[in-house]
Amino acid sequence: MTETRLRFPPSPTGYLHIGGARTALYNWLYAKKTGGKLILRIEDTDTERSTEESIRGILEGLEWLGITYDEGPYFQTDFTADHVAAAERLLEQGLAYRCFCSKDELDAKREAALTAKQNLGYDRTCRHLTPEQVAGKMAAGLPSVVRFKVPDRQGMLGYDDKVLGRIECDYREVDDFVILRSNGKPLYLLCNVVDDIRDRITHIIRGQDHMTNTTRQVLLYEALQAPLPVFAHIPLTLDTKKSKISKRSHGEIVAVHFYRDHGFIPWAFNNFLVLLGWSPGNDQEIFSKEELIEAFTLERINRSSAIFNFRRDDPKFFTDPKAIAINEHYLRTMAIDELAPMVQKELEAAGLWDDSYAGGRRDWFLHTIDLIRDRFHTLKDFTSLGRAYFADDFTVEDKPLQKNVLKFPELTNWLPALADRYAQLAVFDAIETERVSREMAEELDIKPGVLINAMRTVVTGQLAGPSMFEILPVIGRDRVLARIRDIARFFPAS
RNA sequence: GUCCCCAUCGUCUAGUCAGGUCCAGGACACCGGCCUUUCACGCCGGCAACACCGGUUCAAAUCCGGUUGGGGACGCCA
Repeated sequence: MTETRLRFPPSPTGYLHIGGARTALYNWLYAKKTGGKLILRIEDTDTERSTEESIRGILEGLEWLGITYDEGPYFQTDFTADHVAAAERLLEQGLAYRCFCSKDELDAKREAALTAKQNLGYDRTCRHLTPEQVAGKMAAGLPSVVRFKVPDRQGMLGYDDKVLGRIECDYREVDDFVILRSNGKPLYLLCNVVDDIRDRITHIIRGQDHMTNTTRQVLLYEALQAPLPVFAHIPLTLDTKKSKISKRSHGEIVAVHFYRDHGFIPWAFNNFLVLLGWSPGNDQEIFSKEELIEAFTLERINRSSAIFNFRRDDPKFFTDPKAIAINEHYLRTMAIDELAPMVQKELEAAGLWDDSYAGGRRDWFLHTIDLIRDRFHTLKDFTSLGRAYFADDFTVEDKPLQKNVLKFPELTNWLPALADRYAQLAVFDAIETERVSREMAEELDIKPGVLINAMRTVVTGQLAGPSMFEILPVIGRDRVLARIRDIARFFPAS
């Protein structure tokens, strides 16, 4: 039994987007499941478009997701000699040929075919040049590319796909594709196969947009006399208008770093991504890493494409609602000491972190984030909606201010009076603060909610939150008293 | 234009390979109710889909054919 070897080969022409991330995830899962290896290969043969920054972005994206690789990153350009050697070998064996058609000619033909609604493929003009003709053109210094010579065969060319089943097409449908540019540089179709052979890749999991590439690459494996790996073409992720997701047309919303920067929990995002095109066959949707590796199979990958249901400019659903829901689930159910470091990062970035939260006040810190996480949606909420727990310069939202404070001008007397009673308390805990609040409400003959909601507003700045009496001890007596005594500042001076 | 792939609630999907247990199950979203000091917390309930037409069969979401629709590919990009 040979080891399974998978690869993730991004081209560094932009950031890592969710389609690529999902492909990486599927490869990673399968490698883990089979006890195999995942190889990262940067396919940078398009030197025009490849950038250093993009490579960094891809690496960071994978690291954030927790998708680890066992080998690499390899760089495709480091193996140019291999690629060229393979092309030359094919040329010598008569499995490829030189083509002298100029780019302009080809473009013109393609253009003409397109407008005439004719077939687009290469017309094989140079396929039957005699060795003398080739030599002559070479001697004349004419530039040429090397094309693969698609065999003239009857019957169908095909392969068995792990998710799609048997894929076939007629040999005549396949163009003589270019494997070497006129500048001598090899092209994707060839490089990719040569590298996969060298890296002993056993399984290729990639998007369905590669299906026609696979058909042609099957020919290359044969010509290079290498065994065919297992192919699994996973469905594409489409946008809400059903077109392929791309960096160019969708921007940040499809970038992995967008989710990192919007407070997603990495594993929660993986959990969301895996469900976009795969399901375990039962009702389970939340998986630990171990559970997912165990449950994942190629056979259960969907055949039809999935829509990434993102929204834009919606304060509540700024991306696919299901992604947010899964993130919320993890946010409120994960072990608090696993969550703590993530919250710490957020607080640090917002300048709200205090080292004592990791020392003497660690219990307070853990208890606090445990208390407030139930109503949060992303890690960002700890520093926005939850700012009042960590700082005094929080914003009091207008809605609760109108509804819970400004409607009751007498609160300017009531709350400071309540503060005085709180100051007298022997213990400042949930039971005592509640008792005193209710007592006072009864004396004043008002609903307890008036005092409680007013407190919620001036103490947390928010309309909603955990039980107010759980909150008070967490914020601490001193800060609570200061905040409720200062209620008059919300009323216009009279 | 050619080739390839796909087709179940708004979205992600289960069910299709081994036809009956499916007047189609779950999740998210939405709507309603409950809880309550509040809430985009929690709990309960509801709405909502087999693209269409034929065929096979006692029986079809499931098998076959066609239609329509969608997607992908057709580069000296990857």
